[in-house]
Amino acid sequence: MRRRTEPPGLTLAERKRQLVRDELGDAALRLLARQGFEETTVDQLAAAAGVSRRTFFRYFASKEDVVISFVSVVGEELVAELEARPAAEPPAVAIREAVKAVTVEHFAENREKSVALIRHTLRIPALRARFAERRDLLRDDVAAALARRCDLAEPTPRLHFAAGLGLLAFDVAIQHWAEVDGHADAAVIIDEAFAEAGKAFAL
Amino acid sequence: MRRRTEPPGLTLAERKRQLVRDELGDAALRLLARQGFEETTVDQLAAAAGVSRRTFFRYFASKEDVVISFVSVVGEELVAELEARPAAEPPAVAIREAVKAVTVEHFAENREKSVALIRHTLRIPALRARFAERRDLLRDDVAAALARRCDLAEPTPRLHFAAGLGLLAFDVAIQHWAEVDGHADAAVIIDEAFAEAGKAFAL
DNA sequence: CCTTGCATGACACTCAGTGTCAACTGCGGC
DNA sequence: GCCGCAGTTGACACTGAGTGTCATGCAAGG
Repeated sequence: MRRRTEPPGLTLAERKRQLVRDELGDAALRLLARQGFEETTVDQLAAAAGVSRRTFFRYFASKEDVVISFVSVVGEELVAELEARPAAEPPAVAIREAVKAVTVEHFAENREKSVALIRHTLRIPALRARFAERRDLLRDDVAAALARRCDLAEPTPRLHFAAGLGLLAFDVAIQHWAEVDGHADAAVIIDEAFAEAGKAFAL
Repeated sequence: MRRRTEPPGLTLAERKRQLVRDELGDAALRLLARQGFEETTVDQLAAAAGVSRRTFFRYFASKEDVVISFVSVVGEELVAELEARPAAEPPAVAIREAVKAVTVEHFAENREKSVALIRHTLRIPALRARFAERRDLLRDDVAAALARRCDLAEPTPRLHFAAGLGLLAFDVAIQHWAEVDGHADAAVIIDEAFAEAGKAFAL
């Protein structure tokens, strides 16, 4: 691998790579928003960023990946946020606060773009499938993060449920937020969703 | 499982169609179990059932569909079961009992085949994605069914959470059941999962 | 007997995704 | 400077999923 010059920052090559990836992602989202997902070919996405089709696939594993990768960034930050919460906090609170933090940071601060992205994802079956898959995998990661907080090697079933519930609340909240065009306080919506979720089984 | 109640009002053509579909499904599952999902082409699936590639796609929308269609049958029955529960029952109980009923009926009675199917689905990314998508859509259906039970036109957010929680418990339970090769009482596993789920947010 | 409707197979086509190879790019060592 | 090295890229070819179209065959019903 890279054992040569590893300066505190990133290699030139690495930064270049990130630049291409960003450009590819931006161009793709712009084009997809205008043309629709299914109506746009990978050739067009590649051309929009000025690279070859083959290069596109060197940066994104699939056409869906361009859209979904934005989602998985949020997932990674959710786990990071969760690990940064004080260890004394009960799991349910930790998840809620972590979800709130990433929501405000990622969605509320990019209202228009996020709303378009969420809508697109929910409407296109292929994207919805990939999104659901990511969330599924994320549940395992979140459960694992919760287990680490409790000094456990393996997450208990209950932690799996806590993770699932948290993501469910996240999901419902985000969907609701997108439905009102993002014209609502994201933090409040998250809090309400978690409050509702807590009551759902007391029915 | 595939002995379906056939109302006497079915055309010959319709029964023939069902026959072809069953044959296609059975042959596909056999072949996929032996060769693996990604290693098997649609041509092979079609040939195994003695039809053309084109005909395969007239019965299943995609390669994933052959596997997932078995799952969606379970989903439909879950909704039906839910609607058959007494209206006085609280939502949480109704879901639990409906889930228990379909689990026992569909999985426990076809242990070996079901375990193989679940394992396959969880291991293959493409299948996992489609499965997650189906479950997502099913959540809406279950929420709608719950709403109908309460004489509501639209499901409340809380009913959405109840549906999500129920399916989450279903999911965790089935996964666990498959992990122990189906050597466990499905009804008990479901009950335990729901009990755990109820406590998850009391942490 | 004929016709109408349906299922099928054959064929062609688009497009996603992958493997391979040759050309080009800095970038450090000699 | 020159060389080699590692990484990026584009060109090309190939597999395989999924779709549109059309001609054929076949059963039912007049």
